[in-house]
Amino acid sequence: MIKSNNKDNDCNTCLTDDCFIKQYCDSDSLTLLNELKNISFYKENQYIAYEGNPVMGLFFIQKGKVKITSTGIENKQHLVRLSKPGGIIGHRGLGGERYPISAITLEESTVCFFDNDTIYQSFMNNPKLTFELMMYYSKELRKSEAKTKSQAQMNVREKVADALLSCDTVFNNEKMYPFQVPLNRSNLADFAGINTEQLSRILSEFKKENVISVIKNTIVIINTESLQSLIKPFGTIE
Amino acid sequence: MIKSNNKDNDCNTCLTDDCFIKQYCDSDSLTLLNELKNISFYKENQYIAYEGNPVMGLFFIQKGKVKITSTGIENKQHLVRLSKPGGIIGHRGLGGERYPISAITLEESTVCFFDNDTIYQSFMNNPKLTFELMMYYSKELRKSEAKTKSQAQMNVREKVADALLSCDTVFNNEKMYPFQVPLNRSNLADFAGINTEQLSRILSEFKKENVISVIKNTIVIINTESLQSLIKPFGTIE
DNA sequence: TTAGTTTTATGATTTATATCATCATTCTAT
DNA sequence: ATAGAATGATGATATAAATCATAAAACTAA
Repeated sequence: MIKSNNKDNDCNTCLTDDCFIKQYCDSDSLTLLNELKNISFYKENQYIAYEGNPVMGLFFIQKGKVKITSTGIENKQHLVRLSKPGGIIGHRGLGGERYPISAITLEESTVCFFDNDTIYQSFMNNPKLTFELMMYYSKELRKSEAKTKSQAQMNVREKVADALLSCDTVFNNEKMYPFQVPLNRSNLADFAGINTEQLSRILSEFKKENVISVIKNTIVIINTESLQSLIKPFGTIE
Repeated sequence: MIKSNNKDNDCNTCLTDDCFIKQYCDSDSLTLLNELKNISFYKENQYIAYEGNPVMGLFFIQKGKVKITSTGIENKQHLVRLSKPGGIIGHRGLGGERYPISAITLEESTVCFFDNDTIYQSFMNNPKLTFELMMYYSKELRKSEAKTKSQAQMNVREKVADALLSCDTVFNNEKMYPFQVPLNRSNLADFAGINTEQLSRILSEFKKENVISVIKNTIVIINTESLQSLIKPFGTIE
């Protein structure tokens, strides 16, 4: 990992429009934050944050794809969620405890970091930022609770379809198909909450049913409708 | 349900010290909010909010015990979480169109309500309130993600122990034992994410092992250590 | 108190999923 | 291009949990 305070990576010229800092800070705050931010560049499969390490601040993804994982019973890995440019990592933050999760890049990525004090000052000076971040968490919370429900009530087939759809929702911004899923079998199994053998079997079924295709080892989503149709509908809205 | 704008229920004399409004609003805001709030009184088993209904604002529990549920596949009920005085309901709906959950009282309860506009104004005028509520969300998110992991990795025995411990954490403020669990078998099964038959079996085991006792049909937690010891530890911290 | 209703408990059986074992494919480095 | 390593696929078996069926206990209202 190469650290940098590269001034060319200026918030004002940054193309990541979904960034909360850029969107919701006034220009004074933005200028200051621009000075105080720390940019890191990662290759595929590198750690942005380590589970169990002390919380130092907040990470904002500028570029790339990231998985957030957590260690479970008997060190089994659980893939908590996926994130992309505009996404925020380290959300427990600010209380100064320890990261409950690890964040690992799925491809080459760029990440901006702000330490606890800096980000706290920004919150106090930019109520809109705090409010929007609260909304972001609120949305993440709804998604997380929907996932808990899925885990409790879906069968493996539905879990796989659901995991693939989540991948598509997070990463396929342009909604272009066919879409290549940027997770290997192990990651996808951890995400779906099942084991790799079971995942393989289900994927083979999906292949036969022309719901997905596989080139080399990469899973390709053909369209979301057929995946959606594999999931029994919930009682009301999500 | 009896609605009221009873001025005797004044925020300034309210005994619910955990309330976010009371804790984090300046006195001007508090005076205004006190005017604009709407207090409702509920008996056991009444709805505070209905899943699928339009989001009107935020509920703050002043008194009582509440369960938050969500409807799943084939209308199976999922008990999302439990709440108590100081707890907030409907915050998951913030930013969304409709409540993704229902909130139902477990006993006689009192709940304060603020509509969307009122609460939004408070956020803009009280950065500390917004910040603390953001932290509340972030904590809820972490808990939710931990629960997803549990669902994915625990066996039924562990799920039951975990659900009982959660009950204790939320409701047994005084940490006094023996402690009566305010959920019936059906609620507890929905909370643990298993079915009632399985729950009965596990509870019978726990009874034999003197981890819990049962008087009439009420589950009684004798101590938390023995329950805790039934759960295989996770890799690192929660 | 008693009859009827609801809630809880438990045995028998089925089913879905995890685990174990093995083989095939794809990737990687020389 | 090839060997070895890593990743993915699939069959056989074991196991945990859900479902079905029935009984017991507790609550409710006349």
